[in-house]
Amino acid sequence: MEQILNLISSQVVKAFQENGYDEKYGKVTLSNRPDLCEYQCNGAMAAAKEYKCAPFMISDKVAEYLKGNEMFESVDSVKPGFLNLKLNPEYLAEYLRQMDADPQRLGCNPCEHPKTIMIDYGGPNVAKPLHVGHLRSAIIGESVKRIGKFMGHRMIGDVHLGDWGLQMGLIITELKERNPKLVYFDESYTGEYPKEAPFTIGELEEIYPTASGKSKEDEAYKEAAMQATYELQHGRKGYEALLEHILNVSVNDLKRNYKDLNVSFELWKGESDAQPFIPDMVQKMKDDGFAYLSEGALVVDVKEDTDTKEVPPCMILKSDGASLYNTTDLATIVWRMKDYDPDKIIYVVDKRQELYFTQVFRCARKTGLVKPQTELEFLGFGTMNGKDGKPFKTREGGVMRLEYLVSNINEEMYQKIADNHTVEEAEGRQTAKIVALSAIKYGDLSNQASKDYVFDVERFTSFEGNTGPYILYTIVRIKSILKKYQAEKTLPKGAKILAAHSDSEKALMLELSKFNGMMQAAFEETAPHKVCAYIYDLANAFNHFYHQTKIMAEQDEMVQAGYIRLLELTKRALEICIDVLGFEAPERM
RNA sequence: GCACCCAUAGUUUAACGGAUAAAAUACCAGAUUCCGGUUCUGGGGCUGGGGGUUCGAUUCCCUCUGGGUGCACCA
Repeated sequence: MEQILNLISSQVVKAFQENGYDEKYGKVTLSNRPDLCEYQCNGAMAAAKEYKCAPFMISDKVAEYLKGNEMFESVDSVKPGFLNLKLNPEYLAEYLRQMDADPQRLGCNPCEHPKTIMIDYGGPNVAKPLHVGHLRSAIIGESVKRIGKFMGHRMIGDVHLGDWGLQMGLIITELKERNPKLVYFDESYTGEYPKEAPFTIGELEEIYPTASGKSKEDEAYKEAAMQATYELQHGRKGYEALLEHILNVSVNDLKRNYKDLNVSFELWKGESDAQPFIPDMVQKMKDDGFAYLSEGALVVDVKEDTDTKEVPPCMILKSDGASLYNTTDLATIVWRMKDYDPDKIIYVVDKRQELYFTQVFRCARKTGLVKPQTELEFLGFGTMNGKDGKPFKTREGGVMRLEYLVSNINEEMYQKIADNHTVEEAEGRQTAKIVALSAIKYGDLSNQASKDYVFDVERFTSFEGNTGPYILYTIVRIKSILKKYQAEKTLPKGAKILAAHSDSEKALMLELSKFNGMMQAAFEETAPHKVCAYIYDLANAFNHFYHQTKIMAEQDEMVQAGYIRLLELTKRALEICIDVLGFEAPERM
């Protein structure tokens, strides 16, 4: 379905043209003065200069032309030269009926040319628990992915594990220290390695920090870890088997954690998967004359004439010849292009890495790792701060494990629900979990991703105000009304959404009609916060309508049925939106 | 030192270059309380300061102040 804004615009554009004005002045926008009108066009003021006449002369003529157009209830030309428009309620109702006929998409057309878009988010390290720093990437990335999917694109989420480098050597070294008799350390061993990992996730999470601590104090220990890293990277069988165990154990745990967040990835690739592509890539960069030695390191210049800031060269290899983060990220682009040839890759990463990614992107483009038309997008997010405005920490000042954060909020939400009314413990827990997730995600996503934001548990978990729970509450309330209606009667034949009977009903309908435009904007601007803003307005419009309308007491059967259809449509819109945001509504709460 | 980002009610956040800058929350005053958050009304803002572009600026440009961040062998 065409966006309602475009339908309106096309009429106004036509009116401008028919009166001899350029079509560019006919652009219609949403009114920012809802007390005066629903849609507006400010083109007359801009056109005044070109046509050398007072703006209202133009708006008057256009308004006169549009009088009688069945799309509008009223068309007013106001003071300096505003064109104020109100939609015909019947026209609006017909638009909603078309949305209603398409319950999966509500008239939001899938894009005509689907793209393959890879999205790199998550970025956890193996053998280390997720902490709050991983939260934003997971939440934002998942939502961006779902929005893209809804718009019809092929979205491929890649977790991009941190599974390469010294950390692996450290773990291996510590394991050897504790249990040198394991077959993995016997270089003469040629048999099959055990399927069972010689450690649990709990042990792994303890081994890594221990080893990391030791290496900082003990030079010999560090040497050993580096040696182990080297051997691992050069194909020592026992170590490779260990790496596989570490990965398996870790990934299983990560999957469980992400599942609790309603986050999933199509690909569980890691930095290690990129390593095989490094030698050829580096060689080619050298052969093509892009890479050269600078201060001993191999680099590619990426500065451009238009730069206002200094962009240092992109380092490909360290002066000791070893690879680094850049190398891995570039090689990752290599396999992504080879395996998926994406039209676009989006990186959902802490915004502090912006300069770094600028270098990587430019380097990839310059050296031909990607096609000229392949888009590389950096979606940098801000820091999640505590109420004091400083980065979120535990009371002791350490990094908080994500699991703890989530279970704390689950608990808080459970208390809130249990206080409100009596529920079975099991059901209450389940509901609390669902609602708590909405609190966390909505609290995050309602902010612009690039900005820092304050994680305020009190506010986010409130059932009032601009929060996830409030949205869920509204959905649950609609469900409850629908159930009540269905318990009493069935929808009569020919039931359909009717022209609005009241201002609040029309306001709700107008809000619903914005659905497809909103979703498209959210996708194009990779802006989940627009979805949040929309459902908040929609929920408010519904609650306002609900409060002013006695639905169950309505005498006219068809009017009542129209209300029910409107409620169903509202419910669908809200449900689709929270789904793309990455959470869901319970049956009751 | 060089550069980038941010600055909006007490607080947390919105606003394709457009009218009287919008919500939430907190607070104060009043009314209402019949289907699951009671609801409604009213009160409070020189968009950090100063310039400029424009018919018109929170938005674009310059500058100052204040905060954050980044500046090759960490990821």
